[in-house]
Amino acid sequence: MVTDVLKEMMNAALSAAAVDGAIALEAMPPVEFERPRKREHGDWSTNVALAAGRGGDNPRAIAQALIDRLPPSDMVESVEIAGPGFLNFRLAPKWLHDVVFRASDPKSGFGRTDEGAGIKVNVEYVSANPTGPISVVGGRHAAVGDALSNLLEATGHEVVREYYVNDAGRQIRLFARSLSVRYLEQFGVPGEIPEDGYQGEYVIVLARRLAEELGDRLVHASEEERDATMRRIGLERMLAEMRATLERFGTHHQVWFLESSLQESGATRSAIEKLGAGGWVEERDGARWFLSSRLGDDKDRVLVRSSGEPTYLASDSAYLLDKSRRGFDRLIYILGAGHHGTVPRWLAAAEALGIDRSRVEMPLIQNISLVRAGVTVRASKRAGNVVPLDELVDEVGVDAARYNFLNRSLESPLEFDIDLVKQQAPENPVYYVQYAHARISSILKKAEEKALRVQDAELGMLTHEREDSLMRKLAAYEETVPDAAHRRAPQRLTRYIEELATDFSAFYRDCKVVTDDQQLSKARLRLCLATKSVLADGLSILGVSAPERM
RNA sequence: GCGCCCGUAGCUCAGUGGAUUAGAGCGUCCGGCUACGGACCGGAAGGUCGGGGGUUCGAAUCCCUCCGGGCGUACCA
Repeated sequence: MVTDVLKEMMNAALSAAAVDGAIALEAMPPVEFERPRKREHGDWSTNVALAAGRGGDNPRAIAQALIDRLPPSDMVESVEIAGPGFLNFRLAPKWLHDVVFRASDPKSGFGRTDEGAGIKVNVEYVSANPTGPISVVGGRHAAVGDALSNLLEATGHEVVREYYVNDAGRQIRLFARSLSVRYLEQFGVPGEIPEDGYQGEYVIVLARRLAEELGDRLVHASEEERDATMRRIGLERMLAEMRATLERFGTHHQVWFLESSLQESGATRSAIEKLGAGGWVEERDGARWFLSSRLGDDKDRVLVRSSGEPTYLASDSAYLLDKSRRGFDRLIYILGAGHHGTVPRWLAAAEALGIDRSRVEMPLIQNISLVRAGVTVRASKRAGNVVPLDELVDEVGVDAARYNFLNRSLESPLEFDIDLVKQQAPENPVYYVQYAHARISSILKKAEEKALRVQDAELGMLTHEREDSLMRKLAAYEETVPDAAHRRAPQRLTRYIEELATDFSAFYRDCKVVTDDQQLSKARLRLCLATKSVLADGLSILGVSAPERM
């Protein structure tokens, strides 16, 4: 990346200036390059001189001293001092030509870095209770988790996508109970859904199917046996359904981890013991408490209820240990905003178990409100009025749904206007971007018919203002991907892709690609090819398709 | 009460590890098509960055405080 080259040059200048006493430095100021908003301010700008001038020296004088000591480079055309002491760099055309060549060559690794090489990351996301269909909220989680995983892979990390299934606690029991009641109803046996049970229509649908498949043989079974069967089959069916929903949505979890497996293997018990051995557990009122308040939590938390049943926290502790044993350097849990209260206890558990808490990361995704015909639809799983992800996908399609989930920062509540997202029109950014891609495909096809070859393109031909803007935007891809990965901010990539499509459209409008001028046509084709590759690559990181025609 | 998130253009939102004149999409208004896909392009109007204080040469960005909205505050997660 160019900024690496520029930083190196700047550091060399700083050292030189420090050595010959031109500037007094207590410590080397950090060199950061950023893109100026205004083109007149050059291609790249740094404020090192201002940072170095904190001691009171004149930043502009420092800036000049640094310029005088910059090593020569064929990348840099000129450097200017601006305003209070900014250094504005103008780069040589070679820089952009290099970008276009690399961007249009799939083997160049354009937009990829290896900063994550050797780092193993576990990304756990969605992990909704297996007691109902994946909801639209789950969809946002799926889109974000998948895009973040892709971003981490693009920056060289080894990623495992994981789904944790809470199949051992109270919720699954309530679900089984609710299913039993609905099953019995099929045979005219009245019953009542337990308080906090599952009222959703889908429970009735499933019960009806089970009634057909199993007949009435469970009607006369003991309640215990009936519930156990409902639990087993219900879980199996729900998991299959959830998996199908997620696959259809284009996300794939490599690992489906069952909470029950931790209890069966004794991992939960040994995690509790390990916490106890560390002196983090205390018996109180017949329950066993984890002393999380000593590790930054507001209060202590129950690990084992007085009934003897472990809480989720006990399983979660065992799960932390399990992940750690599997060799992950980083554990990312993508959680819903409603779980923020649990974060301190998880981090406390990690620390008590000897897992450095800085290795555990818990981004919180805010809620969604669905708007249809101007009316907000609120969701609640137990009341049964969730909007299933499948329903949303039926209505707006996978691409539009994903794109809109990835359009905003995670920590921002998202208003999802179904009518708006459904529009297959250029006003809808996802189609605007896809259209740009399809249009390039069409141009390339046309060029192929004319037997134009891009290999020997002379990029010096690209001097039009639109071409220049487009090349600069392509160059920005190399910073955008790692930046989005670092910040866990897929929306940065979404924005970028949109800007790229915009710059391409302007270029397309003003610069005819396939003309009688062979040299110019080849150069422009190469630029088209580069743009197409980057659009397709960015979209694939987001999990959105890049159609050849629409 | 306490904790977390949000408050930026009419609407939906970027930008928030300070830095040169605050952005996008939609909507509104004006202009441009015998087009390699017009599902487009160009331009305009529109903002005391929730209010107030502070730190700084410089704050949408950092600190304090207040207001408004959401969520959480269980031997549920």
